[in-house]
Amino acid sequence: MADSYAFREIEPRWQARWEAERAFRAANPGEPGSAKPPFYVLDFFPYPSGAGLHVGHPLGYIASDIIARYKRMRGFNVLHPMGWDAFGLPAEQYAIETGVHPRETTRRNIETYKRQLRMIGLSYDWERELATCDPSYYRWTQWIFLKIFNSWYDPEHEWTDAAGRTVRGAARPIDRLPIPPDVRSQGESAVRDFQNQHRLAYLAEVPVNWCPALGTVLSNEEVTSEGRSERGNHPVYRRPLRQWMLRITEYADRLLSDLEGLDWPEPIKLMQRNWIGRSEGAYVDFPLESSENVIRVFTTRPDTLYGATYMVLAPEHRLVATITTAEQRAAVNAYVAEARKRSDLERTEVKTKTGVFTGAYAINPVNQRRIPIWIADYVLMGYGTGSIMAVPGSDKRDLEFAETFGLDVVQVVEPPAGVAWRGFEGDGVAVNSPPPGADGGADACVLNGLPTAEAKRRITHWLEERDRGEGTVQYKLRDWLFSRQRYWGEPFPILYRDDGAIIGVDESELPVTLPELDDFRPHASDDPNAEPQTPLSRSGAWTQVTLGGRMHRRELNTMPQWAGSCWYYLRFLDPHNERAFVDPAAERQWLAGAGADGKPKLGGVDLYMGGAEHAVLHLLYARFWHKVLYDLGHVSTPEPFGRLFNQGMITADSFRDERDVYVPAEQVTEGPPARMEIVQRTSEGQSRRQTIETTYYYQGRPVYRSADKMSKSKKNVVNPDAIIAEYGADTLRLYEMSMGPLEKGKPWNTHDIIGVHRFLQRVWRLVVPAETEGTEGRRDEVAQGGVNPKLGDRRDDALERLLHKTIKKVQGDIERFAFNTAIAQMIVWVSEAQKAEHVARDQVERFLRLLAPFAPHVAEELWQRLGGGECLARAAWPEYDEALTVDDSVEIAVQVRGKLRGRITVPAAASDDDVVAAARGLEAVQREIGGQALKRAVVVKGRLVNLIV
RNA sequence: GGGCCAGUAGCCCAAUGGCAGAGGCAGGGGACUUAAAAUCCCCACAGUGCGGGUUCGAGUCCCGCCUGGCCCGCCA
Repeated sequence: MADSYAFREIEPRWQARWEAERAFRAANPGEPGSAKPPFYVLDFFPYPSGAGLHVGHPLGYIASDIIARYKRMRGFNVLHPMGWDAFGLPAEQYAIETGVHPRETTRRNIETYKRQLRMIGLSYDWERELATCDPSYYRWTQWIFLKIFNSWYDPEHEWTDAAGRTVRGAARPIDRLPIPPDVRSQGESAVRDFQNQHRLAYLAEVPVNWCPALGTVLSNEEVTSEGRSERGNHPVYRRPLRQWMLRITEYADRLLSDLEGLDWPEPIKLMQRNWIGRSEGAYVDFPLESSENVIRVFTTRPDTLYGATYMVLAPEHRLVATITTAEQRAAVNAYVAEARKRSDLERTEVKTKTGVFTGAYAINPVNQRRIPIWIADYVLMGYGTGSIMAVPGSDKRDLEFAETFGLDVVQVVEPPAGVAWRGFEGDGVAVNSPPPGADGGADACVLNGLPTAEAKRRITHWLEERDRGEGTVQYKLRDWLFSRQRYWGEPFPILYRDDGAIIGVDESELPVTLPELDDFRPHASDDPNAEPQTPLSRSGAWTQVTLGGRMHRRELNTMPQWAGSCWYYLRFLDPHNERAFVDPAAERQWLAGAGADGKPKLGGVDLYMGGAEHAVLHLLYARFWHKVLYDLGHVSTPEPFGRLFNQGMITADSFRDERDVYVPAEQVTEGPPARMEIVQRTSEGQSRRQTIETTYYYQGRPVYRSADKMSKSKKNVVNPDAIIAEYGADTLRLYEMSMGPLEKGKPWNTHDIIGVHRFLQRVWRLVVPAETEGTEGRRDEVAQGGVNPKLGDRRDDALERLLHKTIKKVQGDIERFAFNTAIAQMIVWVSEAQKAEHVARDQVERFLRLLAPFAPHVAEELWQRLGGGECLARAAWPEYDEALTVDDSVEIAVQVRGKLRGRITVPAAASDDDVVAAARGLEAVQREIGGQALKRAVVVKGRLVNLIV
């Protein structure tokens, strides 16, 4: 790269200058610049891991930076902040291994990340930087938790929201919860219990993945399919633990319906809808044969009730113990014990259905038939009522179970012609309901002949009239398990008084700071029943507080990593406020943005850029917190993120040897074709032999290639520092944007970088002629007289027209996030400018303004050399003249019967008749149609003419 | 098993239903050079994964397959 322009000197210099001039400062209410229209561009903030950034990480950051810089040039007051999702497990894990405090590890990692991000020239307002592990930040995380804790959800409350819609249900302060007289009469502690049962943050015994060896609860993702811990491969047990839960399920309907008005990628909305999992159906009560109890089931197909030939309870169902007969008790107990040990994940792995008969029977409420009650782990305690009516005729899972255990299968739905009825799950027509010849009596519910939807309505109504069931809506969404047995997280602002009362820490006492610890290890044990001891339980005096003369114990769990990221976009609006989590005026200025066209004005961040990996949980949790804050009047918009954009993932070639082991990608060489036999493990855990061809070698042995996500473990990571050292940040930015559509996944290819680097080099040459350029250290001399003598006042007309086209194209492409095609167009202009005899200085200046959002350093440098005054970062976006973007004459294609026969050049304004006449004049056309009359002529203005004879 | 997205030149990718090529990499030739690098100029290369359909006209729309990527996971 000997002859490259001096990016190593230019880039850091401009980064320093931008910072010195506070070029990217966003103006809050009352500050200079706040009168401009606001625009909030936000990146998903990163967890600063020890490995630093690889080139896949900044893809979205570069794209959002282009938008931020472009919007500034278009006259917007742009808020573009960056911060750190800094609580989390890896730092704690590292602390356990090395003894280095997570605070220290985190500080170092943030430093590395920040250095790397600055090197890329991202236009963040660093004065708004924040880290979720900072007490000044988590003070307000705790404050928000207290707001949630001190609220209940009133499903009846009707109100009008900021978008003008009538909404039913809202979070309200807990002291507004009506206390029933019979509760009040039982005294203060009964009232307290009643309130605690209704709070949006509540304690509950819930089954969790408990790993005694690690001394902690694990998320489902941290448990392998073998039911062991991902880290360390220790056994994991299901056990109930008392945990903090957040009542997100109350918001299921609003979280679902407000998706409509958001400008988000449709697949992400779909994933959220699926996660919320709304399904309409009915509860049906099945009386037990031999007791007063009923078993309530949820079904989406009440119309198939006549086909229910048995019932299944989840092994954990509370009635299992009471209904099981003596003969079946041993088998049932064994099955329950076995099921308890297996994780949800493991249960789904099993391909054949298992289960045990309880010996008990229930009565089908529509036809009084006696049906057996089984338990099986294909029924999950966590969904619906934890029990089902099994209709093997209309449900594949039930059918499989029925066939395994020889249970009755009857048809109750007639499918469309040509489809087999056994296990048919779609809509059809009800049959055998009641079965022919059955004596249903006068009270029977007759469904025969009804289409499925109508049959559902009829039977639900029938059940409701007789008090044997009711229509209802179920959600897959579960309440949010909010405690973790970890150290490096936010402490709960919660105290337990000696009489058992749960007390929120007074707001004036916040933050509850993390106590210092030397030993971060959880309390490990071999005993699956050992009580968990969290790291905080070892923090001595910290664990107890005396208030008003009474002893209080502190909550010893910490919050999950999601907590800090649930509201950071709000703190960026007013990051140094010590009196409030955000100033209301600042909140309104930045978030009250417009709704998408024709949609309710839900507000929120104008552009939220990030990968699809957080499509469900982070976005759902943040939306939930936002809605609670909204209900309580702390924010002014129903939604936090108005527009979302997911950048695609950058993959990179990775290489594996014959054992399927990854080898370092940068040491792989190409060679002659060779065959190699590999053993691959399939998802089912089987291995498969395969012979493949390859041309890649590692240390002389053949290896094979695949495209993978960049990661240390796949040994295919490319470090941006190295790319910047060799080509500069502007080249890295340009390359990542030119790779392809932002939203698509695409492979990294270091060889291709040289292309955009050459482009920047040509831009440089347009302004700075080679013969006047000094070495890197002699910049000042160059600045004096070193402007390309070709640049003057004379404009080349064609070049001017091309410039207007280019401005239009680049502008339009930025607006639609098509940065790759914008760059291609800029390359075209520079190539033409290079060929042109005369280029006007102002033409280059306008071009540099186009280039500035993409390659800001080189654009600034050349702008300054051309005598530009203020920073280009604050210059205005160039205008284009529509009239100059269209050509006077156009070449159009001539087709005969859809086949290309020639081309003609006509004035752009030519009439259709003239075009047809000109086309008919072509010799090739004459030959084709001779004197035949035209049946039809299709003229597409400026494109083609198609003659049909 | 279900859902979403994508398959265009050796590679990465363009193309409001309208001439398959904007741009880049790699390749070939040439200019410059003592030579090389860098730079510049020129050239070649596919008929759009497969099979149907709609249309004056399909890479683009519809149906069915194949391949790849991502997400979901017995949700009653």
